[in-house]
Amino acid sequence: MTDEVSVSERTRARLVEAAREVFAEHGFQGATVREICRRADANVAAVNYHFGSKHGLLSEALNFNRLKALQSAIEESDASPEMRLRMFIHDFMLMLLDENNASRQCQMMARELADPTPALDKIVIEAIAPLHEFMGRLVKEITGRKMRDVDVRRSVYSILGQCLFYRNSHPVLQRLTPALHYDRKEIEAIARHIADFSLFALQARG
Amino acid sequence: MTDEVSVSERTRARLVEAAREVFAEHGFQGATVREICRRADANVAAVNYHFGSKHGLLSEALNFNRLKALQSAIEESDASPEMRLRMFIHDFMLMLLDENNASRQCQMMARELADPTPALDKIVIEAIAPLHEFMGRLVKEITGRKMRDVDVRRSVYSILGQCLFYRNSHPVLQRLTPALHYDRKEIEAIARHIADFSLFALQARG
DNA sequence: TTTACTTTCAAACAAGCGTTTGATATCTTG
DNA sequence: CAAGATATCAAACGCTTGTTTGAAAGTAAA
Repeated sequence: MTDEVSVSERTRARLVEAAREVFAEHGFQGATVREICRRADANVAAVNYHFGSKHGLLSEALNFNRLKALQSAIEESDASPEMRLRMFIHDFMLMLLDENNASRQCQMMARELADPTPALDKIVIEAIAPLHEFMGRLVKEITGRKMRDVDVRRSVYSILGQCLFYRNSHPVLQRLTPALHYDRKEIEAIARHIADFSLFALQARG
Repeated sequence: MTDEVSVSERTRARLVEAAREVFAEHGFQGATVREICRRADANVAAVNYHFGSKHGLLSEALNFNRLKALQSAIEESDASPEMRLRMFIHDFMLMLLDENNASRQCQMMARELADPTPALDKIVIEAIAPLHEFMGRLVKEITGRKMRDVDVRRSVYSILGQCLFYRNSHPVLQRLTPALHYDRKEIEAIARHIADFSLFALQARG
């Protein structure tokens, strides 16, 4: 008995990792248990043995640590609110678009948003609601004036909408501009554009 | 023989209409032929008899007339470019969000964007590419200065991203603010916000 | 090694999918 | 009306899906 993990635990881990890949690529409905098991080099029955069901695996694969970490790192920063918004958009876009990213949670989440499964409630409560509140505080700090709640909310939607567009509409953008490729430089240019666009809009309102 | 349509043509029409509903609600993959036929009060075999396949029905159900009409109506207007952008966003949001809307084409398109089917190429060429070009011209008119193509494109993405967010993330927004309901007044308020936000951003850049 | 328990595996299951079939009903037309 | 073309129907087909099964293999402690 060493400090190494058992072979069973390694199977579990491979399944979760493969699940994140496949769910991120095809969404929950489009992903198949067989494909996940194939990538994890496991038997078809493994998912039901270890996680009870496909939904159980989804639930396990969802993990918001990176998103929470991003959020609290920025919240503890003493940069100006404008700079903090820039940092958030930058890091958020990297999580959303970078294909070599080890953490596909954001990509999975983005797919979930359109096609709700029972897991969506968990996502909203644990990750999305706190995220919106965090961004709402940022927006209020930036405009620096009294805003109606509904206007704060819609401004947050405007920022998030711009970010998510590049992921949700990726198949379309690929066809519109075939040369498009989300390497780090491109992602950072996109993030800069969204931050500029949003800050102009927020500050001009004063 | 009267000027009335034959019973067969009426079946076809009912199938197309039901297909638009179901495709808009569940996307192509999530929609089932049986559900479409049930709503159209037709036999399961009807889809394959009249359209060859589920894909054939999707192709038939796609229709960009309303989107094109909106576009050319605005293009022929002599209002200021700012006003034309407001008009476009207003009409576009009504098409996207109004649940009693007879034309679900935009809603179907919005769903297609994330989960491409072979029909996506047709959508992009016939509807989306012209739409982006139209909006690109509008953006250039509004800023009134020389812009790099990539900046024009990203500004268009910023505007469309805000619009599509309300549709793509509707299940999430519903959970975040349960009172949310897209009646005409709410849609117009949203359109006004997006137009304000975008115009501030475009004009401040000068 | 033996015993008890856990994990893997090939195979099968039931349900749902898009599609096909061949008979039946309904139109259209001479 | 009668004949031929067209449209509808219940039923089934072949396939894929998530899940279950019972035997085989692996693991751990006495």
